[in-house]
Amino acid sequence: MIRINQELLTFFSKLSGSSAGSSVMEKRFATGNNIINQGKHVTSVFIIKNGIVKCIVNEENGRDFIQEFFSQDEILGELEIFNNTISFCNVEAITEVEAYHINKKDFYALLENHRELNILLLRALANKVRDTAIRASQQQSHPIAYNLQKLLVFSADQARLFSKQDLANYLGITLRSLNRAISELNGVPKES
Amino acid sequence: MIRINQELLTFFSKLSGSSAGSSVMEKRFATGNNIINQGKHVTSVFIIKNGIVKCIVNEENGRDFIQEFFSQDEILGELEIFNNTISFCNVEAITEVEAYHINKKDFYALLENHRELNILLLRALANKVRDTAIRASQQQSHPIAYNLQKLLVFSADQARLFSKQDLANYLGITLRSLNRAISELNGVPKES
DNA sequence: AAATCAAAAGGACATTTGTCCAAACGGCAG
DNA sequence: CTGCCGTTTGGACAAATGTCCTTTTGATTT
Repeated sequence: MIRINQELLTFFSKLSGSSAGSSVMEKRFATGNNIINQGKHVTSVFIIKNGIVKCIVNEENGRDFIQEFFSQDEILGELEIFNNTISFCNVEAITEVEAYHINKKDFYALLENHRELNILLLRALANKVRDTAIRASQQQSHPIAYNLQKLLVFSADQARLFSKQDLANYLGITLRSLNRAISELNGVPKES
Repeated sequence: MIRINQELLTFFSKLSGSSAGSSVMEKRFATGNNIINQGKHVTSVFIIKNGIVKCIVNEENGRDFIQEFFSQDEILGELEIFNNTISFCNVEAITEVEAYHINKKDFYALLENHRELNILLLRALANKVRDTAIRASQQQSHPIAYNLQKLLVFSADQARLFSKQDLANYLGITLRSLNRAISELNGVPKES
């Protein structure tokens, strides 16, 4: 459920240590703070060094939907930079987060000067599309119990970091439904 | 609902006409034929010149979920090429389709030799992520009636091309539920 | 025109999920 | 220790959606 794949992080940390790395800056975010705000412009991309964030879409009807939990090596803000759009979600630090960030202009310069970065990003984006699409399909096509089990398997270790409300928002259901599904999973498997 | 954005198509059609274009081939698909098969390897990318396709995920429980309808200028197969994975969906021609296709090796060569192609693809992918994510969020967070209205607005002109089953599969609901939602939209707005 | 077939529409009932609350629990400030 | 507040849990009922079928419609063939 949380992708891990060191290649982007490796690229930027090497760069950061080199003479060409002046454009790569670092920043910390405390638990609960927003890294990106829905509806606002995004002026730089972020690469998470460590920590966990959640990407939350706030719908007009008041519901929050969690797109993904992101962690180490994940890139943020690139969608908005590439298409020059405002952000469609909030990105909030669940734990303390350390991240590299590079402003738009410098980021484009890096793309010009580092061939390999283009491929790394193409791969990262292709992966995001795939994961997002697969999840959408599964969540739409299966009952809550099924989706919940999948989620619990993948988030077993981080589970304590997520509130029940977060899990419900990730599954696109209400807290009540989540609780019902959990108790059916454990206790009474729904009397036939 | 169907992205249109000429830049990729323009790039490949120019290339196709030039001396460097030997790697760009063309192919036609009749209505109902598959361009890409779920679970199979993908050996080339496709760029649609014209026609409409649907991208369908077949879930293990027998349900079909339509990820997107693709049309002119859309690229297919790039996710699988970049991450070397099998396809997670079927891509089927809804109308007759004409497409360029480029095999994996040649595609990577084009990326090497045409700087601007990298950016075009990064933009295209960023767009796909964004659209996919936004749709997932909306469909999960709103009732059928709301999603149906949005869909009807965007597909007003192509509507006749889509069967009711297609629309239901796009919305991730059953045909019965779609019919109910449609008749409530028109006729009786659900007695209070 | 009659027969045939697939797509579309909808009735009746079951199941799932949401809404609205109230009760229990757990950490923490005073 | 006590009170407070946010999180978690779950009851009771309402609304939405799915399942299973039958009927209707419309195009096509014979």
